[in-house]
Amino acid sequence: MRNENATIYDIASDAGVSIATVSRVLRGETNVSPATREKVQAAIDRHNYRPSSIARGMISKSTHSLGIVLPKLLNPHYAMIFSGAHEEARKMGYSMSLFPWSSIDTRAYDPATMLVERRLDGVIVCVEYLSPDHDEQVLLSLRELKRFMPVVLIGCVPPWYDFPAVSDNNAAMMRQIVAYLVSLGHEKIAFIGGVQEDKDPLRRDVGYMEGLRDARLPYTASYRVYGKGTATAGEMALGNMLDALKPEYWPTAVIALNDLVAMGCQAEARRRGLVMPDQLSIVGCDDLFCAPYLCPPLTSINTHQQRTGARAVQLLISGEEKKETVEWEMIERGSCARIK
Amino acid sequence: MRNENATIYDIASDAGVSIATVSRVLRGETNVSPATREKVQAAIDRHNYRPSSIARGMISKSTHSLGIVLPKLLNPHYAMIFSGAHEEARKMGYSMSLFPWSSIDTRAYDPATMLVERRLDGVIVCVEYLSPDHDEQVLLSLRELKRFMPVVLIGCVPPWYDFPAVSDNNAAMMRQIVAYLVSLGHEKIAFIGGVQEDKDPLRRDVGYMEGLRDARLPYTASYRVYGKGTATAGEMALGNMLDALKPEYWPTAVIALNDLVAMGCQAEARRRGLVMPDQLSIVGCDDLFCAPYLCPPLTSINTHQQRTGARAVQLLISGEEKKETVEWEMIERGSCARIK
DNA sequence: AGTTATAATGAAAGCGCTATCATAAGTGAA
DNA sequence: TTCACTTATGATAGCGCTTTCATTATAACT
Repeated sequence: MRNENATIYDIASDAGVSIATVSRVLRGETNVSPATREKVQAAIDRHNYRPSSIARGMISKSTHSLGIVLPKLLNPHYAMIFSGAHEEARKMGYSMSLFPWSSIDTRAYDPATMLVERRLDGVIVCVEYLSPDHDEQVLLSLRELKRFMPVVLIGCVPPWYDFPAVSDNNAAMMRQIVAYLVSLGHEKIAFIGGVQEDKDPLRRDVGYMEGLRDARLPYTASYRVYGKGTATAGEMALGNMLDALKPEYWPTAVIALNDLVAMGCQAEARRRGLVMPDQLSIVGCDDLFCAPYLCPPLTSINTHQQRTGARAVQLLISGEEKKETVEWEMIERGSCARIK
Repeated sequence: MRNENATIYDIASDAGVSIATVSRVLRGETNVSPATREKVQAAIDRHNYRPSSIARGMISKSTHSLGIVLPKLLNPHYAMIFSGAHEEARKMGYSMSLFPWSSIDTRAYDPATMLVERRLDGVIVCVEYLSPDHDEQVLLSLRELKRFMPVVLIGCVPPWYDFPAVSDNNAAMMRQIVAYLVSLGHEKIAFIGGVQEDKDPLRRDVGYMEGLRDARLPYTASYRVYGKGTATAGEMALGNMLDALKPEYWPTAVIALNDLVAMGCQAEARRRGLVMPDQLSIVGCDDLFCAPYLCPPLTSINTHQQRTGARAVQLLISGEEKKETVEWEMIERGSCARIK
């Protein structure tokens, strides 16, 4: 029933030529007589023959397949990156396999073993900061991985990571958002970030601080809180912030680390009966597909994540060892109101 | 700089043994003397050696990698399936690559070539009905693909598809929703489906019709409309339906094909100033992560898509040739109101 | 006709492993 | 001491391709 895959020998003997000739036809070499070519092609068609990329890979030392490592496919942010990367890879003739984050950061079984054993031609790693320990571990694993195959990073990559990378210009994005909110008359602007990290100057909270400075607004410690970057974390973070402040000090605008956090903030604000956007403006980041369907529709930053993924694949394949940032675009939707 | 991958010969000569012995150590065979084993292991560690799964695959005829074909990773529905499938595959020691839908339904370049050339151990295909022509084409391609490797389908698989498959029990789900809405007093219940298809008795619109019959409600043709299954399509579908009806005939409840469509319906209803859920109840399906954050929070059906993906992998690996349906669960969230 | 360049093909090595078979060394019973 | 039997190891043949090199057959020159 199943087609026991034909081999080049089957084709050769069927066509009455040597395997070398079949190979020439397969690879489109020109020095084959038309008559022979035709015979061989006929045999190929008859058997539905497809050369094994496995066997080819043994010789060429290239599997024409890439890997992508990311924390969580269910987060649409990563799905978008994957989607863009995958499409670009396909265009370049590569396939792409997904690997769980644990293939990098676990010492339980030698990290990266899965990736290395499969002899991928390269791997894209979406990094995520979780803790100083974790960060150190990840950097070690990445360095080790890099000894085996090209690695390109995506995400918030600190300057001291010696890897080619494609990142968002986080600081600039945040500064733009702060400026935008200031232009609407906001002065009490809060920031709900992800895991706190203090050394990396490229992170979003740094941009938030810079934005405040640009606008000569005072920095209020209780306006800057951290969470895990999820919707639930956003709810809790905003809840705790408001609980800790007298209502007259409540921020009039919240900048959320990403749209998930923003969604959580909306939920929490609604629970407290705050009218949005009048009593609370919220800005997200990532521009998830659901942003236009939230209440109010969420103003967000389109970070062109598919383009990010695609660009990472280009760097990976070309071997360029550089760090790049991608353009972004603020999408106004109405979750921010002018302060009267 | 880069580690030119060590081979089994490097290890053998470094450890002063034959490659056969190294291979025995690698595969954990017992008939190796402890002293030798130790020597070999030391050499392996010294070189950071990882056996090539490519070379292994040449012999074992198994790549230990699976494929998944789906229309659109950006649709969280498919991301959830992929996520579940991927995790299960990893547990079983397989890697998983994503392939675009075009690898199945294009005749431009021989379909499935990418899949076959890579000698995958099996592939999961998420099918989507688009048109009769497309459907026929897909079935042909799938049959051809099956000659080369095990195939398991996910999605709305018609009875005449002779493939192992994991599907939702669409009809039963829809009947449950209709019954639920009826129990809230609704009588004018609309259904916004995906692409219309008339032969397959397992589709959601059939369940909707059955649900009406269960409740002895009349079927109103203008309450059943079709679209493309996206949020935008949902907006348009509901808009057209309401435009075509006098307000006194407007449905009091809408069953959406999925949460995306439901999101679109909410947007359209809001645009028309309909108060939800009082003037319009909406039920979705798929229970996307954003469902709880919509306004009102969307009542939906959790179709356990990760479990679906995982189960498909199990069927693929075990080779069981059966069709299965997965359990589901209605999640009430408040987008449906009782009719006074 | 004789020599040389050119085109078309085949034979065979090798990619990095596994698996089979052969060989060598060690053990205990007759 | 010899024989059968186990245990540890090596030599080697593939797996399905690509690639190099050698070998023809054919055309193009003196």
